Amino acid sequence: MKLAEAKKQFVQTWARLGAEWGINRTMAQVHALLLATEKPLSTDEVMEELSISRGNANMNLRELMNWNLVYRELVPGERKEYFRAEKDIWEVAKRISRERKRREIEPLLRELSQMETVTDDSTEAKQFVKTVKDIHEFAGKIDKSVETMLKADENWFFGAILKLLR
Amino acid sequence: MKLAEAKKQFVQTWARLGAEWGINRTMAQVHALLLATEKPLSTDEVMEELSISRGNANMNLRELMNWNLVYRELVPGERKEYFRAEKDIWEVAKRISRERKRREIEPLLRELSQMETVTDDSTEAKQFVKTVKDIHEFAGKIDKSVETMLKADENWFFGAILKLLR
DNA sequence: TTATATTTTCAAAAATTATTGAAAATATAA
DNA sequence: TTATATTTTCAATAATTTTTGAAAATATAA
Repeated sequence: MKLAEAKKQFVQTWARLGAEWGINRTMAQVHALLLATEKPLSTDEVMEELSISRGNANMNLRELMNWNLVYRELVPGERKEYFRAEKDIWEVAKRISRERKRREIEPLLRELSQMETVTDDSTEAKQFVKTVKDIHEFAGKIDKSVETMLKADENWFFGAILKLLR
Repeated sequence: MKLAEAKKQFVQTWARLGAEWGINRTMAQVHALLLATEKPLSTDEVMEELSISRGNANMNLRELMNWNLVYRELVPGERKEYFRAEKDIWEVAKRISRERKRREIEPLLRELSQMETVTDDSTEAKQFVKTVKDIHEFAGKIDKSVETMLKADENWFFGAILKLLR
C-alpha cells in the first residue's frame, strides 16, 4: 500500500470511528490528518487536504486544541499558525478520558445522586432507586479508574486497577 | 424528589449521555424509560410516555432488541407485545461492550493492519506506520480486555485486567 | 374463511447538525 | 501610522439525521 492511499484510508477510518463515538466527523478527519503527518500543517493545508472551508477548518482546529489533542506550532519566519497533533497514543487516551470524565461522567454522577432522593413508598419507587443506585455505583467505578489512570504515569493500566481494587 | 419527576430526569439524563456517546437520543430515552419502569410496557405506552410516533417507537424498540438490551415479554391474555429492559447493569455493560467490540473495534483492527503495509522508504512513511502501529497496539489491548471481561463472570474487572497484564 | 388487532415499512416532512464564505476582527509588517 | 496577512465569527445554506403517519403486511380471533 502506498503512503498517500494509506493516509486517506486512515483519515476515513478515524472519521468513521469518531462518528460512532459521538465526535464530529470533520473534527476526527482533521485529527487523523495531523496524526498521520509528521510536519505541522497550516490551516490552508488542512483546508486543501480535506476540501473543507476556512471556517470549518478553523473551528475544528480550535476544538481539537480545547481537547488538548492538537498544539499550535510556530514556524520561524512564518506568519501563519501551524498545527501538530500529539502523537503519543497513551497521552491521547488520557486527554480524551480527562475531558469526557469532566464533561460527561462527573455531571452524570451529580444527577444520579439527585434521583436517589426519591422517597415514595411504592415498590415501583424502590425498584427505580435501586436501578439508579446500581448505575451510580457503576459510573463511580469508571470515574475512579479514569481518575487513577490520569494520576498514574507509565503503566497506568496496571496502577489504576490495583488502586481500584484495594 | 417525587418518583414521576425523577423518572423524567432519568430519561433526560440518559438521553443526553447517549447523544454524547453516539447513540440516538430517542433510543436512549426508550431505554431509560424501560430501565426506570418495573412492569413491561407496550408500544402504545412508550409512545404515550415519550410523545413519539408509532413508527419511531417501533424502530427504537427493535434496535434495542438488536443490542440485547430489551426483551420482548408476553403478557398472558394480551395480544400486544410488551417490552422490558435488562436491569442488571453489569449485564448491560457487557452487552454494549460486546456489540461495540464487534461493530467498531474489530473492523478497526483489520483496517489498521492494512495501513501497516505501507512500504515507502521516506521518513514520513516510517513515522506514519509507527503511529498506526501504536494505535493498533492500543486498540488491541482494549479489544483483549473487553474479550476477557465478556468471558469472566462476577468480578470481570479484576479478571480482565489480570489476564491483560500477564 | 373474514374481520380485527397489531406491527412494520418507508416516502415525505421536520428537526438537527454541519458547513460555507464573506465580513469583521486581530495581528504583524512596513 | 497604514497596509497587508491571518484568524475568527456567524447568518445563511446545505447536508444529514430523525420523525411522522398512513398504508401495507402480518398475526390472531371469530
